[in-house]
Amino acid sequence: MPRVSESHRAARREQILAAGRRCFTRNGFHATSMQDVIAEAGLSIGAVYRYFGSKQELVTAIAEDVIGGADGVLAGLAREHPDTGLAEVLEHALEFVDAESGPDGALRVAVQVWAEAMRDESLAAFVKDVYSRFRGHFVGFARRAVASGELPPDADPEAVASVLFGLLPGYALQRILTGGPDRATFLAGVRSLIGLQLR
Amino acid sequence: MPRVSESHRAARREQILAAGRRCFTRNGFHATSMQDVIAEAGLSIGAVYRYFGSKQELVTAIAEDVIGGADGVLAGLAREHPDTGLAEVLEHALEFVDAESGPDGALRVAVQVWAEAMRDESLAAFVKDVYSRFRGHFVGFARRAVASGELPPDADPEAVASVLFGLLPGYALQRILTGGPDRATFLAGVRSLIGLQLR
DNA sequence: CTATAAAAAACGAGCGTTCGCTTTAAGGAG
DNA sequence: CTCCTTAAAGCGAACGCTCGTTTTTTATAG
Repeated sequence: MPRVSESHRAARREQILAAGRRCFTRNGFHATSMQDVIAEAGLSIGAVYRYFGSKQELVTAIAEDVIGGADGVLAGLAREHPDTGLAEVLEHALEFVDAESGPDGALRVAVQVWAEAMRDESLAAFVKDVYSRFRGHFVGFARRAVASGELPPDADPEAVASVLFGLLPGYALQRILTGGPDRATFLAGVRSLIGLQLR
Repeated sequence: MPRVSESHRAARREQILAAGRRCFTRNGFHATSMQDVIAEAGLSIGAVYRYFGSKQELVTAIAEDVIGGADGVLAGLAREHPDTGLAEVLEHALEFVDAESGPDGALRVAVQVWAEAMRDESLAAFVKDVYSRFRGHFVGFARRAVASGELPPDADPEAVASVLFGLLPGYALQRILTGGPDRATFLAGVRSLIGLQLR
């Protein structure tokens, strides 16, 4: 099919990305062959290579999608609830973690990306960039918490943000690796320790 | 060299394990070939295959070593300081994280293991087992904190433990992926949020 | 001598990728 | 509308290579 519409091309690209993501979720980047992705997409070798010049390109696209997606969610949270307290923000963030913790969730790919970032410098740079911005959202939340009196005036927003940010992978890994505590229990633990007013 | 001493055999095994660990730290499990490990160990194919029947066997041995090692450290902490408060325990644990965060540290392999556990059921079972025990140590610390009044009487030790446990990978990932906050800053954030008396 | 650790050659399978062929939709000429 | 040209989309056999592993050979400690 030549001279195909732009929307057709975009759809094909999405089809390949979705197939790759399913494969990588199931089996990781390295144990998934291009044949696997190609079969999952129901396309031919040539078709896939027209859209992604190499396996690395496909891996990178999916990795950036997954990592960037998480940042997008928190950015959305910051935009939609500009006056929310730390407690509620944390709860929304953990809801997002739960939603992506299933066998098809993005977190399984995220763990693969973390591992891949150990050996791929450019991917590491991307992750560092996105996660720094991600943590930046929490700095904003923490500043407002200091201003509103939710946190003591001498609290360092950067320091608080790094703890709140850290709670997310901490919770996510427990869910994925150990089956972990449910969100309510984890939040109860945070409440006991922190004394934030969680609803 | 036939009929070699037991200590010789143990040393050779360690030599291979150490070489494998360096390779896997540098390049991950899948991007490291047996040839890489063999060259790093300075041995021959036959020698390595005498000690480990397959690559999977070597990977499993190293993965279990790394994951089990972390649990051993916390178990040692629990044993040596049976009356330590939560704050000091957390500080010791973060010190351990820092010590293993470097380019040759165990954490880089730990991330690989997490990723591998996404696709290897038996490794996943092992990690779940060890990390559940790991969290169990924190439950013990939390119980003592409730008893000593460091935590309010209605605090759920299981819930508190899951948060404290979660802080470790949360801090570790920030250090590894973003360069993250230093330990003092992170602890300051914990102090602001939690109000534990950290020295 | 003998048993076996170590070395090394060799193997088949499967990898990512290339490349030339075929198919098909778009667009202009009549 | 119909036909033809054209260029891109799609295809899949084949390639070179590297993988993990097996098998064979060599060397030597006991």
